[in-house]
Order: sequence, then structure tokens, then C-alpha cells
Amino acid sequence: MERVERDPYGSAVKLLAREASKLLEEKGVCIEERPEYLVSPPPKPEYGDLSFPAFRLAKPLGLKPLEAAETLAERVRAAAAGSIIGRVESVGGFVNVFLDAAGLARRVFAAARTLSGEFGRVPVDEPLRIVIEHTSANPVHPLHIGHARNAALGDALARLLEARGHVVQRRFYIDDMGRQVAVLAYGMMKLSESGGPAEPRGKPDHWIGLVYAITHTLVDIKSTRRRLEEAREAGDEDRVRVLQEELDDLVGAAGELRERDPELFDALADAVMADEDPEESIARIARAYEFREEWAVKLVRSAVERCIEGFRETLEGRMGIMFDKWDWESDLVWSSMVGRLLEEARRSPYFTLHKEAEALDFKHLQRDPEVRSRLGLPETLEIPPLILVRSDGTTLYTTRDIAYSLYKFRDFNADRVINVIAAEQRLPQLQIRLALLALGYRREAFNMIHYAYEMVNLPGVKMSGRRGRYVALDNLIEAAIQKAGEEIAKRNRGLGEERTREIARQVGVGAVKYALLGVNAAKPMVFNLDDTLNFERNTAPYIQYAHARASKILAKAGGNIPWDVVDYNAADKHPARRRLLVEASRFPYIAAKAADELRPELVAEYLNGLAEIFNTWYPQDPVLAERDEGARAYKLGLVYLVKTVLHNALNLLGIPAPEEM
RNA sequence: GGGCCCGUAGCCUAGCCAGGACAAGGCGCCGGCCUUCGGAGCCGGAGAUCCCGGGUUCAAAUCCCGGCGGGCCCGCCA
Repeated sequence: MERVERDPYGSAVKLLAREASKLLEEKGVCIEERPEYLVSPPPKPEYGDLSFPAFRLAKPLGLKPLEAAETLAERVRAAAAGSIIGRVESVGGFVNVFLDAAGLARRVFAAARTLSGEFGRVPVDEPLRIVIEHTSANPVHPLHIGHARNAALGDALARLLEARGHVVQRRFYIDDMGRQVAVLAYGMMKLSESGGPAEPRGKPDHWIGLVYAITHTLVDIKSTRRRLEEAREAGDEDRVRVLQEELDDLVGAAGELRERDPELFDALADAVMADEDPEESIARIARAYEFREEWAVKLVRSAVERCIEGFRETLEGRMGIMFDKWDWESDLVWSSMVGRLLEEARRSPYFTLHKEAEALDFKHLQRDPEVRSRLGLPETLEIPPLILVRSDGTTLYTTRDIAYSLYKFRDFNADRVINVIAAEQRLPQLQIRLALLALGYRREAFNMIHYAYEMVNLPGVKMSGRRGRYVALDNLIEAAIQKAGEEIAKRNRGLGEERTREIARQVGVGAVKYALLGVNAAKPMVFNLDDTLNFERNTAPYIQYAHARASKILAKAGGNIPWDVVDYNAADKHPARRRLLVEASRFPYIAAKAADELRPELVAEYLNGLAEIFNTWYPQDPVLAERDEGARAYKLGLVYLVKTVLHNALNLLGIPAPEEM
């Protein structure tokens, strides 16, 4: 049991790659740093299960392409004894490998059987301690679909890395020191002063979002009116026109907001309009909070806590995306961590004064060739000096983020920190790494990864948190669950109301996650709810359905598989059966690759392919009707393998796999 | 002005970093399959200047150079 091979397929890949490397090494040449990348499944089944383009080796070995392929094939044949590599052919410069299906099945079945929920985990030799910070949405409005992409990615990365044996910590950064939070707090203050409804109605973050949007819009209306007034007095026609347009737009937004809660809106409107200078009131709250004055702490924290409560309901409660730590930006400042960082900055050779403000200048640092190559800096990129402290003595977001970056390394004794943050934050993320270098934190700078993802748009929706124009993630998920429930009800097999609801939740949430994870993070995407809810191919429900079918076949067989009588020679007797075995065996290899390359979409793509192959196979090669005892046992073993892989792979993406649906 | 990302059938996506065997799937469209373990299914068909132009190579969707189109970023905002 302890000697079970976790990844037989991967071993075959490695054997092929190793023989190619050795061949080159013996000749004293070195071209490909990792020949493993050259091993791939060939385009046609008659070419075998694995192929290696041996043309590459021809020139360095001083051979003709066909000779090189034959030489390598010969070596692989010799090395293949006792492995799952069967026939090895040399065709047109390729080395094609046919796996021994019976041997492969024997090993993979044993692995799936003994490892079960752990099957697919291939631990690295030297596990790392890795922090993943993700989602970290501004706590002033509900989460939307963009945050969902962030959360789904962060969670999937964490799961993938854990499956690789790394020790992972998930953190959420609560950015409570920005102006946006001060605006929200101001709104809350005015609300309680005016005796308006000061307690959340409905989900707390939705309510907070409304208070924030109303307050922000009212404050903007007030200041726009004032500027309009000034422009009129100055007789600046063009400016008057522009401001008038802006004001009309704001008033329109205010109208929309009022419709959502007239009582709340009117209470806030009266209070804000009565304020001489809202901007100053907001700035006062921000300052008082930074200096930890009790009234401000109470005010801000209670508002932000409500919003966070809503976030947790959505992320942890609904989506199953859990966090280990919730870090408050304000704690960093109050704890003097930011202060100490500034001390260090002032002693740095890169410290400079930019006008009145304290700053770091990276001009010299970015010429360092190692810095350039490791951070991937383009030659001509001009990185602006990074202001650390305003001339009024207050800190900036990025300053605090530098302190936070160090904190993440220290608090968890981390080897690596991955920040899942929108692609538009590239420059500030780069500046943080440069700042760490400037302060002498090389290890941290080179081990902090910005995992950038592009925007998610909803068709026909222009989002604006400040104006309250957004589609909340809760509503999208709700729609997905609703639709899933209808589909389940259509099939109507007396699952019972509660069970139906639970499965609908798993299917709906899974569909949303899969849609977000299936596309490479570097691509901007349009989230089309109709497509997501289509539940056809290339969706989570399609894959979950295959899993449910597999589960059902096993259940009908009585729940246990007669492993003792499995006839492994049955593996090769049917083309679709054989193909399914090979594809299912690829899982540990794929999971390891997806983890090492931080690419959850590889798992998503793999899952879809496996489900498809399973769906092709089972109607043409029935399991339960099989008369031969050994073959039937083999097929049950295969179904078990597929079910295990589907389950575990979905789990890597944070998607549940119901037994029935 | 500079930098980064993206550009593959009507639409969406994989392949690009690590160049190789007829560019792989999905949606939509057309045609089949409910007498077989649940049809959220299966089988078949039509549909592609891989944005354009050069270059490197035995071989380019993939690498290099130059363009074009779209997105994002260049605040004492966050």
C-alpha cells in the first residue's frame, strides 16, 4: 500500500524525456533545458499514446532525423523493461510510444483505490510555504463578477498548490483606509444623525453598497453644483456645459438610487445637503481614523464589518471559498509596521524628496541587469518615483501595501507570496517589488508573484460602484442556482425538496466557477449568464453529470468492486475503453503541471475532455451487462477510476461533485 | 508619447512560453440516434486569409522585426 505509484503516466513521460537527455549528455551537448515539454500525446491514435519529436536531436548528435529517432527509440526500448511502456516506434522522425494498457491499468487502479480522495496528489520533493492573497475587494459595496473571477482563481490556485504538497495560507486584505471607506463612514454618520434607517435591510453588504452609492452621488452632486456656480460666475461657457452634463448624469443616478430605497435616500439627502462642506467632513474622518481616534474607529469599523460579514456570507457560505486570515489595513498602520518601514526607507540610498513629499526613486535600481531580467522590466520603461508620504504627512495605499507585503512573508514565514490582483494593478505591483529591493528585501521581491487577471464584463452592463450600478454576484449565483433547480426538477426523480435544493446549489455555483476558471486569466472575458446556465458541453454541469452517471453505475453494481477478479487484459480489448483508461491516468500529471504553472484552466480543459470521452465510451461498451466476470470487474474498476478522477479534479477547482443530480 | 496584455470558423475558447505529423473543442446551423447502466447524452456534416507584411528554419498559429485593431496602465486616488 505504501509503495503505490502515484503517477504511472507521468513516469512514462519522464522516462522518455530522460532517455533523450541522456543521449545528448553522452555526446556532451545540451539543447533543451527540459525535454519533458517536448513529450506530448500524438494527434492520431495510431501514433500511440506519447510522442517525442526526435528531429531536435538530429543536429546536435550529428545524425539524420530518421537515424536520431531510431537511436532514441532503441534506447527507450532498452530502458522500458518493467515500466508501462510497451511498443516503441520510430516514424518520420518521431518516437512514438504505446503504453501497455494492462500494466497501466493495474498500477492506476491500485493508486486510485488506495489513494482515493488523494489520487492525483503528487507532492513535490521540497514543499514551500505559500501565501495566497486574493479577492480583497473594497468593503464598500457587494462583490461582483470580477471579484468572483479573483476568488475562484485564488481558491483554485490554493487547492492546486496544496495538492502538490505545499503549505498554503489564504488571506484577504481589508482596505479600510481609503477615501471610499471614509465616504461610506460619512454616510453612516449622517444617517444616524438624521435618524434615518441605520440598520441593514437585507444582506448587509448590499445595504452598505446602497448607502455608499447614495452618499457618494450626493456628495458629488453637491460639489458639482458648486463648481458649476463658479464656472457661471467666471463666464466659462465650455466648462458650464461640461459640468451641466455631469450634473444631469449624477441627478439621473440619484433618481435610480432613490427608487431602490426612498426612505434611506431622503434621510441621507437631507443630511448631506445640510452639510456646509461634505468633502472636509470626509477628510476629517479619514484623518481621525488614521490616527486611531475612538469615535472614528467605532464609526468606520462598524460599517466595514457589516460589509465584510456580507462578503463572508457570499464567499465562504455560498461559494465555499474560505480564508485563513482577514487582515485590516488599519491594523498595519496602528501597529507602527508602516512607521518602521518608513524609517528604513529614509535610510535607503534610493530615498528622495519629490517636491515636498518623501519618495523612492528607482532610476538606478532598474538599471541593475539582474533586477531587470528577474522582474521582466522593458529597457525603455520609465518607472515614476514612488511617493511614500504626502506632504501633509499621511501615507498612501502603496506605502501600506509594501508593509503588508513584508508582513505576509513574515507572519507565515513564507517562501512565496502570490497576489491575485487585477491586471490593471501591474505598475503598482511592480513598484512594490522595486521598493522591497530598494530596502534590501531581495528574497521577498523576487518571490512575490503578481497573478494578474483581466476584467470580466457582463454583456450590456456598465458598472460603477460609486453610482450603485452593478450586478451583485449574489444575484448571479442565485440565478444559476434557480436554473439548476429547474433542470433538476425537470428530470424529476423524487430527490426530495431539500436534496434538490442542495444539488441545485452545487450545480449552480459550480457552473459559475467553471465558467470563470476555464478561460486563461490573461484574457478579458465577457460573462454570459445564458451560456453558463446552458449546462451543455464545456460546463461544470456537463462534467458533474458524467460524475453522477459513473456514481450511478457503481451504485447499481452493488457499491463494491471485485478487485480480486479484475482481468487487466480486458484493458486493451476495446478502443474507446483503452482511450478512457489512458486519459484518466493523465490526471496526476495534469494536476502537477497545472499547479507548477499556476494554470487552473488546464484542469478545466482536461475535465471537459475526460467527461466527453467517458460519455462516448459507456453507451458502446456496457458495464453491467458484461457477461465475462473478469471483464466486468475491469470495467467497474475503470468507472471507479473515472469517477475518482472527475471528483478529485473538480475538487481542485473548488467545484462539488454530487453523486446524483 | 511610453509600457503591458489580447487578436485563432458567425460567436466563444485550447494550442504560443519549451517551433514539428491533416489547427483541437464548444455555441449556433444541417442530418441521424430514445428496444440497451439516467438524452444535462451520443454519432455524422458544413464552416478558418491562425489580424497584416517581412525575416529565421528542413519545418512557423507558435520565434524575431515592422505594422494594424481592441483593452489596460503611466496621481501627493485606491
